[in-house]
Amino acid sequence: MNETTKPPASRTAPARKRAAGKLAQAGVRKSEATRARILDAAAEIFWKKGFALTRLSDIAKKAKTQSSSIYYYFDSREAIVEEVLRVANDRTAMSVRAAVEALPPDASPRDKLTAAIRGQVSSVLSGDPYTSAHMKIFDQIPPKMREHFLIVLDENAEIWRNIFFEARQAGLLREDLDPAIVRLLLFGMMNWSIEWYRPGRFTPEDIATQAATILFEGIAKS
Amino acid sequence: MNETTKPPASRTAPARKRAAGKLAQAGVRKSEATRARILDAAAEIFWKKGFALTRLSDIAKKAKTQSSSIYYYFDSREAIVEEVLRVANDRTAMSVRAAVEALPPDASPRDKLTAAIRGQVSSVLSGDPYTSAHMKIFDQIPPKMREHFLIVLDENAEIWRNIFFEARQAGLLREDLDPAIVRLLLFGMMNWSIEWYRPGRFTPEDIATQAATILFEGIAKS
DNA sequence: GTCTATAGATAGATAGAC
DNA sequence: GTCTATCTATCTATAGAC
Repeated sequence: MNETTKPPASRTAPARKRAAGKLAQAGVRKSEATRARILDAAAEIFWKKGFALTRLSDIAKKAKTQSSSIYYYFDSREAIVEEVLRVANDRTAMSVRAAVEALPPDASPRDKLTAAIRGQVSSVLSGDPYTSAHMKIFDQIPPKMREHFLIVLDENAEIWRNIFFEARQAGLLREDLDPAIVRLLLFGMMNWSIEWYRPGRFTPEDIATQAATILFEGIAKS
Repeated sequence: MNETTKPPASRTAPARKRAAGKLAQAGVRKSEATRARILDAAAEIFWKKGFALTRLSDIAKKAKTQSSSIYYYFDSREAIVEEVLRVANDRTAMSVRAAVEALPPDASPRDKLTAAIRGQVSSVLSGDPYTSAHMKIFDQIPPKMREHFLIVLDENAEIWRNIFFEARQAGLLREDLDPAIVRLLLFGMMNWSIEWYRPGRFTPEDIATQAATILFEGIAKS
């Protein structure tokens, strides 16, 4: 369903190796489709019920297969979560990057930061099961896995650090504010929005706009 | 250990009714102490491991008792979580209220809002096992329970709504911002801070100050 | 690739002695 | 109030037929 859902090089499910060895054209396609169905189902259920309350049987049911069949595609329950998070990270990072790169090359730091906020918020509030699941389950996963994805997240935060650095160089950032703290508080505004946002009077774009307004100018009338 | 840890009227553990009937003075005291130990232990483990990964045996071990003994004090694992969240809500609400009420009666809306932010952030980042557990496990609990506590949270948010209303009346709030959205984005800055904050270069007060600065004036040099 | 059957492990909860 | 023993349910994961 998306190039980011293809199996990582590290996959070790024995049956998968067999299928790859055969290279049966139609078989590979069906296999990939089933695998994608399982992953999509997993993302949705992780989103709705959280990590620990999600049963393989729930996933199997939604993917129209059996719990035991899942093991043909994934080594374990944790391997599924890992892939869901990997896809989610890719999508969010791509959404932010795309928003920034769509700007003209001479865009100001403020334009870039605004675009990045729009990219992040629209990813968080898109209703995409992968990114939604990511927000929901990130601090429910085993510590080992969280550490791994904190590194991935930190790599993806590079773009944010660069934008803040540029903003500071351009004199956009007050001296009494710490760029790292500001960035994390901004992440709080954006990421926590999934806890309360419901489609209705406001769109994700509205939320992004209000967050950007607060970030740059604050709530006070000037 | 705290008046907010006393049993709610709705408790139904049969053994507790018996003990209350006897009114054995020393017994009640020992009983309360053990109950508090269990609750404290639960809060800490819920904080560190999350809702679903916390075992009754973990709690029992930390509280120096047995899993089965816990059932003398609580009807179920969920009853323990419920009480931990109840205490956490009380403490945070009290922290915010206390900060605001410590101000002189003629304090400005901005002073009040700043004080409320300080109260909330200091509660979230205090390291208190109850409030920390609350932030960690709130979206890991069964939906029924979450709905219940969303109502409690909303009642506690009354003070915030009042402060924002006053601020708007006083002309402190830009017309192009929605007060409810602003309040929720502010909650994001404050509540999400537990995801990244570690004691070190900055104190919770520093974080609150930076959040308040952003909220009122934004990051841009004026 | 999918299905049935089941192993293996764990944890919440209860019974009842003391 | 606490302890030992145990029931019962549930879930991940594997084995092996088809």
